[in-house]
Amino acid sequence: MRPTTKDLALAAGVSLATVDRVLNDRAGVRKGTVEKVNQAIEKLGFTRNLAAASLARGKDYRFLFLLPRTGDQFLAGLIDRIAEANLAFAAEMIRADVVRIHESDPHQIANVLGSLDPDTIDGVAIMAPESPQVRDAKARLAQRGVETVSFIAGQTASGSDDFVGIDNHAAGATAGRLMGRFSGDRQGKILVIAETMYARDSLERRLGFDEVINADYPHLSVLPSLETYGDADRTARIIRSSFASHGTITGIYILSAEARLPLEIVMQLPDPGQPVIIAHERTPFTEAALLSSQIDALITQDPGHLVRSAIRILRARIDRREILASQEKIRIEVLIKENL
Amino acid sequence: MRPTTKDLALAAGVSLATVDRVLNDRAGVRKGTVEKVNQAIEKLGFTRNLAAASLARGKDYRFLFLLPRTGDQFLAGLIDRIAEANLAFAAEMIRADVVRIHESDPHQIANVLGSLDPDTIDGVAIMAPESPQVRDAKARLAQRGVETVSFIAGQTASGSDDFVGIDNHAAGATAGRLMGRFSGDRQGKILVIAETMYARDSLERRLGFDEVINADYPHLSVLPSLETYGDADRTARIIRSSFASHGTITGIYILSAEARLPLEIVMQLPDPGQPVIIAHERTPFTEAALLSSQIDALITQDPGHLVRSAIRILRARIDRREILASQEKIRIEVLIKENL
DNA sequence: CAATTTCTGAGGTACGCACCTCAAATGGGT
DNA sequence: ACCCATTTGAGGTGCGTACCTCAGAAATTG
Repeated sequence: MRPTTKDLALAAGVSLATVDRVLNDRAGVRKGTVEKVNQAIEKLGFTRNLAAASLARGKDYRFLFLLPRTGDQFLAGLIDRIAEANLAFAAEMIRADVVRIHESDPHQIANVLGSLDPDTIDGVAIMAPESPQVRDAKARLAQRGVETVSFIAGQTASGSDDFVGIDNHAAGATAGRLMGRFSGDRQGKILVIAETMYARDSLERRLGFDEVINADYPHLSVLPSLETYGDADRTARIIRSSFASHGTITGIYILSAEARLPLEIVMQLPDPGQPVIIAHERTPFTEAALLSSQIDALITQDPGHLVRSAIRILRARIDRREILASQEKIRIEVLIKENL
Repeated sequence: MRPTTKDLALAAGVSLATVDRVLNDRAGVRKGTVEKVNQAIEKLGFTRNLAAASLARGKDYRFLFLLPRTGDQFLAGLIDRIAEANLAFAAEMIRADVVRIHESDPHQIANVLGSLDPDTIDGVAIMAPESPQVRDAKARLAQRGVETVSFIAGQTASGSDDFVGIDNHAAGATAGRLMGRFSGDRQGKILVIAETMYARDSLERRLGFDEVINADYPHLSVLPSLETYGDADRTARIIRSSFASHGTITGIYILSAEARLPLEIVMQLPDPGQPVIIAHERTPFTEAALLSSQIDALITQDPGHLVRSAIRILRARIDRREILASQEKIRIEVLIKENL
């Protein structure tokens, strides 16, 4: 049987009240007494029964995911995972809702953050580019006792536990390495397609990609990034004109999370050659494209893991508990046809 | 506020006792009454408060991991992850211990399984090749109310939730695809090194590997598997003689979990050429080798995920709860220098 | 219709902990 | 030795559920 607080009290030769004071860091206990209790904890191997504790505390956790208003299949998948997480975490008194934001309007995002009620919301995961307004709004939230994490986009200092997502520089480098190795000795140009290069994640991916290509694959040259702005017509126009004006295009790297639009257009080109195509994120579309060998590799992060990790981190911070770092590290996954 | 059983009783117009019977599938409730309660559950959106439930039940979970007695860094990592999981799951009344077995002695394994006390052990994760003895022992355990899963090795039917690990055929195919693409147009032979081909996982990896190479890279030929039996001298001998007798070796695929021994020997060869080297599992050694470009790619599975997944599956089965399938699917990860 | 059998209800206790109050003990300083 | 502040003890309540008992109601049987 696991030792209980009662056993602790007995072993330490103090009362339940004192054990309770020590366990919950309450004031009014002499140092020596604290020590006695801690020794008893060591000796008995006491662990708080979290079930009982959270029952007694009667606490529940309400989290919010701020997600972009616009998006395609990757975003849809993310929302599904949040719904799934709601089921999985229901037993732990955790609920997560989604609020859609204009990701390119920092002012509106700050407004949403500012209007959050600390009595209703315990934590927020924010998927938006970093900006001074958002940073300030987060700081104010922190003061009011609402935890926040940057989610997928907008990471700050690397290594900080404030960011849930992959290292985008490394992700770009991974794409670059695969592009280089998959291209063999072919000489040619590489098209890079992004939704926008405004976001820091895009920049970092591009940077990582270029670094590897420039260093190790000098026979490949990377063209300036094409920006789609999520617009179908524009995307079609710029891709077609790129293919028309540049000679052989031997590789295409789509570095945004939503790859469907540019991929569809590339696939409809009359004579694309056989470019190596690398994209990001697993969606029904990219999955099918990989299976049918229309694209060569995907660099992905697991959306379910992202969502659960954000939730676990927020909760741990609220409880002032340590997280299991190895579990929260989001991996950069490489997907090819065979390991889908 | 979340609805409680009391609210349920009120809404359904029955007593707490009846609500309890319905919730826990106990007998003695008329069908119509069950229906009424279920409707109330729907209507109020009632979810069991797992904290209270497990408190009331006073249950704890004791699991056992049966791991091979011999092993190197991969095994050590696994054991570390189990220790880590003990911390992470302590709050949920879960404890996992490790017992070492002779993986090649089915009789001994069956004995260990047979001697388990259902009062002390709730579930077992077994890392051992499948064999009739073990299968029978598992069946007997099931009858005595002890849950079991196959762990990493010894999977049975694919898609069954009895196996925690990757699809080894797909893992081999993944290695094959990378080997093919990384080899470029080079013509040559590929060395396959295994600890033993006795285990089913090795066979399946080899099968998947060969399929891809034979289908898509006819200029590469895969040599018969070398078996090291985990012996240093033997390993050195067979690898050296392979290099001596076969012409150009352009690729090496190490398909066992413990890659250090064969890798060390390959790295000490006087004139190995520039073979593409692919191995399995992330360990301090393979990690360093990847970083220093001595090997080209790793096919891995996350040991922490494996351990936690096994634990979650065992617990879910004991509680007769559904698992979150997407969380328990073990991914075949591809690691290159850039996404380590 | 009476005699069973099967359901149902009311109520209680326990689980391990958090949090509270009030009284009593202790120790340090003088 | 005395006072006062600080520390400690004893005890209670509540959290939401599990599980138990016993009595009473309803349905089923002959």
